[in-house]
Amino acid sequence: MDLSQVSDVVILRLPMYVRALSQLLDAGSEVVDSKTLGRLIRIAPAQVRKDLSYLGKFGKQGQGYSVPYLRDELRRILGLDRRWTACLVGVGNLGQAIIDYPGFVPGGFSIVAAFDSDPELVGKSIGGIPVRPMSELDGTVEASEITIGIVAVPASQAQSVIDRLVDAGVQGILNYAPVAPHVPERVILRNIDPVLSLQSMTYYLLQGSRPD
Amino acid sequence: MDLSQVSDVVILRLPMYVRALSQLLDAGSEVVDSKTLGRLIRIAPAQVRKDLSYLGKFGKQGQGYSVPYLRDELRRILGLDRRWTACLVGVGNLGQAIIDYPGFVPGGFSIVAAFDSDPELVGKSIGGIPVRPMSELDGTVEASEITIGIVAVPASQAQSVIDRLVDAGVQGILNYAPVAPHVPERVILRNIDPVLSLQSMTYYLLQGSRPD
DNA sequence: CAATGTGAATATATTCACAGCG
DNA sequence: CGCTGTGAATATATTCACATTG
Repeated sequence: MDLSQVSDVVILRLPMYVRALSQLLDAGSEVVDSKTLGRLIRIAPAQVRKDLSYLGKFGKQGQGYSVPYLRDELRRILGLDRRWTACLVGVGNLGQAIIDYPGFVPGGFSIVAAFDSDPELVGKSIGGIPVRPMSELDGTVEASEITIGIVAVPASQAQSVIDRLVDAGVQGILNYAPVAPHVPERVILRNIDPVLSLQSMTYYLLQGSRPD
Repeated sequence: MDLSQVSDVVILRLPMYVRALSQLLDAGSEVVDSKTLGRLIRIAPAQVRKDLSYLGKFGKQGQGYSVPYLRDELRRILGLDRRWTACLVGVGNLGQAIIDYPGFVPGGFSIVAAFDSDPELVGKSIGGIPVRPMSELDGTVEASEITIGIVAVPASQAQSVIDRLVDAGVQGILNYAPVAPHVPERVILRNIDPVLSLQSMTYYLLQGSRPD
């Protein structure tokens, strides 16, 4: 099975399958069919089967998919059977909420270092993680083998912080700043931008009241 | 120009254009061409022109687009020339960071009420907004004409909170909980899910080290 | 003559529909 | 039988390429 050709939209959906399968597992289900799995994440059954077919043959005709088996396979394919280490840059309100967010650890991610340029914050400890000065970024990324940089700084600083993380060697960036940053081809970028989400939502909210 | 047929992907991109145009305006640019605008948000020039062509004819051949004019038109189309009121449910770490996040207000959104089920939090004031008990949700949404509900509660409570917001009359939900909630057709849902973003990122991070 | 606006061409994505297997 | 796995059909999205126009 040639994974390198699987398209991006499919890969983006895989974590949703993993999450749904984990739920099913917790609920004690042994098998699941594409209809049920699809309903959990609001994806058509044919789409579920097609997505999975790009990765292998995981099901049994007439029965469905083994919940624990399919979950493990998808987790392995996504690399979620390892632990990934990340650092956080920007320990303001948002950054503190990110450190304290309980969802990353079960998801497979550990934030092992935090950096901020504010001397008031440096030296403090947030959620058990010491806040280091920006000057220690490069050394720490290398020493702790950090592969992911999480960026929670103001828009104006985001690009330079991202450049710095990339230079230090991270392979992925999770960017919370409201900018469209540039990264080299080899670096994977994900943006978290609730304002953009809301600003497209309003278009549809208007429909209800827009004079046609 | 029939806006009701414009596809979702196009609408999702419009706020990015608005943001880029606002930057250009701040920088003093009067006109912009599709190449420059596209470069700012990493979209191909032909895509920029095609997207805009679904909404009208905003440019001048040989010149480009008037920055202030195009920005205003897009803002109007998205409904960003009005102010939208939202309420927040769940005033934990994440909720507090959301209230304090300075990006919503310039984006066109005001959080005018906050709710939590924790009696310790109720009555306190976070970022100038009093935290109310859940029992006041329905009445406040109606009285303050709140159209958007922002959900920052644990996964286990998300669906019931969302049901409650929908029943109270909100038309849009911005969901930060790691679940795929069900909402009626008429309600617009946007999910903010950084863990899913990271979990698809790892697939690509693995590529560098995956034995082919 | 430089850049838009847009049909036509291409590429991606989703859905259908059914053969084939457990 | 009931479901998967999958080609074929359809629907969406992007890109090309150029006629058009200020």
